[in-house]
Amino acid sequence: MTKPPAPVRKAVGHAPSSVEDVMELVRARGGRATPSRRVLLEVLFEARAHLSAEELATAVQERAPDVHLSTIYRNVEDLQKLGVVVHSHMGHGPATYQLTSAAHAHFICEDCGATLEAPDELFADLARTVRDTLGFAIHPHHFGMLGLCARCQERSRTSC
Amino acid sequence: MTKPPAPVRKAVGHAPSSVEDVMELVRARGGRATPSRRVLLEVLFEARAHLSAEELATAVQERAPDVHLSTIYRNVEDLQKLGVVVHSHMGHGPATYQLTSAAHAHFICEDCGATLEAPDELFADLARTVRDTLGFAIHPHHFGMLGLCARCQERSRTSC
DNA sequence: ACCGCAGATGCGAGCAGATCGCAATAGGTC
DNA sequence: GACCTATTGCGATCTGCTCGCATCTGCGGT
Repeated sequence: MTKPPAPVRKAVGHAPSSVEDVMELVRARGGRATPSRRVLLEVLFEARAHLSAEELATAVQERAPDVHLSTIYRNVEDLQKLGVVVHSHMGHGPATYQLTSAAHAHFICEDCGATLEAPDELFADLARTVRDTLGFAIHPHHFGMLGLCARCQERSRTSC
Repeated sequence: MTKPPAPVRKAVGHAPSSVEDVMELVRARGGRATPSRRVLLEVLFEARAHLSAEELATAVQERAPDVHLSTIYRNVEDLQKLGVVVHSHMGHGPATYQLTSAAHAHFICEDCGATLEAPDELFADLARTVRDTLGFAIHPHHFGMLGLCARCQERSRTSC
């Protein structure tokens, strides 16, 4: 393990940009830099798609076969407390986890399950209105918004 | 059971306005007018709040003690297929069921669980934009939108 | 280099919410 | 009234997730 001496960066804030940054943050909060944690973070940093806990476990186990699913759950929870990770609920089915820096809102088709990624600006007007009228601060990432994708709207129109 | 002769109304459409209307619709689709179904509908028509399956079961069992939870699940599912009932997911926790005519969107506080009811107009702009840009038809009732209520925003501000 | 302790882990049990299989029951049409 | 099939009660099962506990290990102190 020839590892560069990891220059002391402080004030990483809430957007650590590498696995080692996060490990440093973990240690700064009294946590420990364990292999499972490191591998989990590697998977999260490399992830292209939205991964459920089960999928994360499978990916992690390719590199560290003994990591248990419950360890994944405990680690993503810890990382959420550090602000490094967030989870989203994509309709029915398991939650998915991603780096906070990669988070965004989703539209999910009730019929075919397709997910569309949504730029946050889409929600800006709604967020402002809701804040002004109800005092409520929406978190559009947390739960995907359901509905019907174009294809399934078409299909349900023609099949009736 | 002295029951009025139930004047034949047809074309009830998707907004039946009484228990007997719905029972008629059920029969028209080959279903049967069972006591559990009737009591469940009574509960739904009288409901002021959002009721989970468990809560529906408890309420139904006050009038018909032997109705099983799984019967509630099966009946709400059937009634959803008829378009009479819809369910909503209010953050974590069980789904809630209500008459389609009483459905609306929700904002749910992640901290305290408070739910705010939202007029559909709030989503009109978003719905139009999403339809025009992504071809996606949002169903804002299906999943509540999470965030922080005014009180909990205040509390998290002062406690830091 | 070693100790010691608190944090982390593996593993299985347990939990909540929801669904399913099956035998028994009961609407409602004839 | 008989028959067919929808519906029901009941428990088993499933999924997604959390927890308890004995064991292990990172890492700060010496």
